[in-house]
Amino acid sequence: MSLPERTVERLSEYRRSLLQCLEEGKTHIFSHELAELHHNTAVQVRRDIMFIGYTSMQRKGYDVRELIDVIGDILDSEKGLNVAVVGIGNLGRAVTTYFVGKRSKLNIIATFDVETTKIDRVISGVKCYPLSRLKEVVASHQISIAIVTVPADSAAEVSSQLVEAGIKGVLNFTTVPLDVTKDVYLDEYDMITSLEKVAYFVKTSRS
Amino acid sequence: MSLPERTVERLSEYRRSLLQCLEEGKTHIFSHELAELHHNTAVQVRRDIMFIGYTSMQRKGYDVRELIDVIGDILDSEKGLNVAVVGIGNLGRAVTTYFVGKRSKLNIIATFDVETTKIDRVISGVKCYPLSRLKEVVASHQISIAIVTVPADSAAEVSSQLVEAGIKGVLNFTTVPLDVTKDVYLDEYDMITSLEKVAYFVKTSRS
DNA sequence: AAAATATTGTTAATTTAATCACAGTTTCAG
DNA sequence: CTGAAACTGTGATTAAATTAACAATATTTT
Ligand SMILES: NC(=O)c1ccc[n+]([C@@H]2O[C@H](COP(=O)([O-])OP(=O)(O)OC[C@H]3O[C@@H](n4cnc5c(N)ncnc54)[C@H](O)[C@@H]3O)[C@@H](O)[C@H]2O)c1
Ligand SMILES: NC(=O)c1ccc[n+]([C@@H]2O[C@H](COP(=O)([O-])OP(=O)(O)OC[C@H]3O[C@@H](n4cnc5c(N)ncnc54)[C@H](O)[C@@H]3O)[C@@H](O)[C@H]2O)c1
Repeated sequence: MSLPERTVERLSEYRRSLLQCLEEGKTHIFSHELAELHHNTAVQVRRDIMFIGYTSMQRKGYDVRELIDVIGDILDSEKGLNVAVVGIGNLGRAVTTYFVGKRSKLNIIATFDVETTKIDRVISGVKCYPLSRLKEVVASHQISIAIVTVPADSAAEVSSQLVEAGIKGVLNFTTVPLDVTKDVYLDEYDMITSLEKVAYFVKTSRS
Repeated sequence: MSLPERTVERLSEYRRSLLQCLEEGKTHIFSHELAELHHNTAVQVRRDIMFIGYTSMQRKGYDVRELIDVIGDILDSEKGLNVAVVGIGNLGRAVTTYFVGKRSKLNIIATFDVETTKIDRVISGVKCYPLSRLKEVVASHQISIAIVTVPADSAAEVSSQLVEAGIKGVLNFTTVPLDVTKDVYLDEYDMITSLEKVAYFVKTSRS
């Protein structure tokens, strides 16, 4: 019933490029053009689009606006989903600032921290609550997704509180793998790993 | 000659857990323990370790310290590699602060920006240079890796300047896919995509 | 010291993802 | 109107990654 993870990722990426095209006044795009933008192949693009059941006007390429809408039908929730950022340090602030106001079905509507100096502060219009109020605020604001940017040694504890509070999706930027119940979708991004990977391939290409 | 990307990633992640184990005084670890920490299987762990040609003392698990060293031999460059952060806005500052001082073979030794107010500022001991001096500084400091955190609309331009300057690895945090020559290793991380993916799977698990 | 147990290393099987190859359209040039 | 060119959509194929299965080995138990 649900699409392969990699396809979901690529669709999200395609959409961003398509929105860019729209701004530039481009109304149609060929599979090989999208492919080139995204470092993959025309077949891959067509296959991804096939997955979502969209078919283009033959020979003219894909209608940019239509494709954006179709991807939206797949990826977005009709009413949008509410998101919280947990841990308002350097990264948490950057993320919050960045996401707020992005046209999107994902609304950051609360942040959480434990440090008293941060509580009640407003970042880009979003208020910071004490972590102790997590469950209550998640429920009252119908928050379903959490972005975790707390220090590594608080991560496990925070993670279980999130599950407890009824969060359904977690994006973890901490460098420790979290543990959630399996009704919660977890995506982990580890920046150190990315950088070490780049370093590895730089190293091996040298020799 | 070089390992699969996913294996490299996992090795980097294993190492982090292993360092943690060491701190906790744990000297040996079983494949299934590592697997559990990293949401994968014991076979997967053993296979990854097989790739790097390490074999444990049978029946006792892997020697934590040895395994850390062996992973280091694979991932790290003997002398370390120098890294620059390009674009010292919210994200660039967070990343710089975070990485500096991490014991590691990856040293952030310069940052770059175009805004005059940021130039010559020092963040966590790292100086900010004007982008116009990129080529010169990259050469003089032997910088081989760049982390890109400039605004989306400058990304393409900056990317070609990086290639021109002789950078060999790029970690792109921008939401536009970059284009580099194929002697340059490129890793792109798109935070919006991650979040949209989480949202998609939250949505589909609902229905 | 034999049997039972726990764990690794690896071959083989399976699953998943990507690519090839090509028929089917539409457009265009002559 | 005909044939060549340019794309798409997809069945078939190949490649890559993961998982299953199990022999080999060390340890513990009896
Ligand atoms: N800064 C980066 O660029 C970067 C890069 C990679 C990974 N990370 C990871 O992101 C996390 C945060 O990094 P940072 O640089 O923003 O750190 P930071 O110290 O600046 O921020 C951490 C914030 O979390 C708050 N906090 C602590 N315990 C908490 C709890 N139990 N509940 C809620 N909030 C709590 C702190 O008060 C602080 O505001 C770390 O785990 C780090 O490993 C950061
Ligand atoms: N902040 C986040 O959490 C976040 C999340 C996802 C993606 N990103 C991406 O990261 C990038 C930066 O985000 P940010 O929030 O830090 O933005 P920002 O505006 O705070 O910072 C951008 C910095 O880049 C500098 N800059 C502009 N043009 C430059 C150039 N040509 N060369 C060098 N420096 C230049 C600016 O002076 C500024 O200091 C954006 O592309 C954004 O899409 C950020």
